Amino acid sequence: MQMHQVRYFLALCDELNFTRAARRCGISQPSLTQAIRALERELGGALFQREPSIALTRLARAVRPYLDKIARNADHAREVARTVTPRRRARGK
Amino acid sequence: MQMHQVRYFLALCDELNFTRAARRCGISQPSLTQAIRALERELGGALFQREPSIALTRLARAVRPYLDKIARNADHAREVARTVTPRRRARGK
DNA sequence: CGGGCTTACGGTGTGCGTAAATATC
DNA sequence: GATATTTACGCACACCGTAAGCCCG
Repeated sequence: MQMHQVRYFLALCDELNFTRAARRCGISQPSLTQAIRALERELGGALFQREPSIALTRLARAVRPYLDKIARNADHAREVARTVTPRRRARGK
Repeated sequence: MQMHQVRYFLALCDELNFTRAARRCGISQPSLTQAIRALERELGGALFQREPSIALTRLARAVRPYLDKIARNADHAREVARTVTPRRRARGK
């Protein structure tokens, strides 16, 4: 599982639209397709039902909270790093 | 921030030894060094004090819990996926 | 017949390993 | 002097973009 795959997955969950999700992620639709495909392959099942219209599968709904926490914790880590980093005299808060 | 960087960081936190951590991660010491360097670069500060002996910096201690949660949530997602995956008739538990 | 997702193909960046250099005990 | 970490170099893989194909509305 890759970090960017998590981001792309969450964006797609939110948009339910490959074009928009790709734009939001700053990549092309084909790249997003490939990333999602790779993630689906790794998790052993489809994450989105494209047939009638884009919808989350049971698998997607099951793993979404975990991937969401991954993204949030990554953000938190970055923020905390900015606070703690000894760039100049890191003045507490 | 990359997923494998998180894994390597946690392994190094746990081992406090590049050689052992690298073996645990299934990579060579130089690769681990580069990965950690990249992560330090991204977070804007050193994560380990190599000088006298390997030790976690304040920054490392600050971000460790978040990266730990990232790894755990990734594992959980994989496990949940194994349970939900429609391989055969996924019978609840 | 138009919009959107997928497949095919090629370029580029980086993660990894081996080998050599440096530092520490 | 030996062990451990870092730097140098080269390779392979995968992410990404453009172009073409396919399907649905």
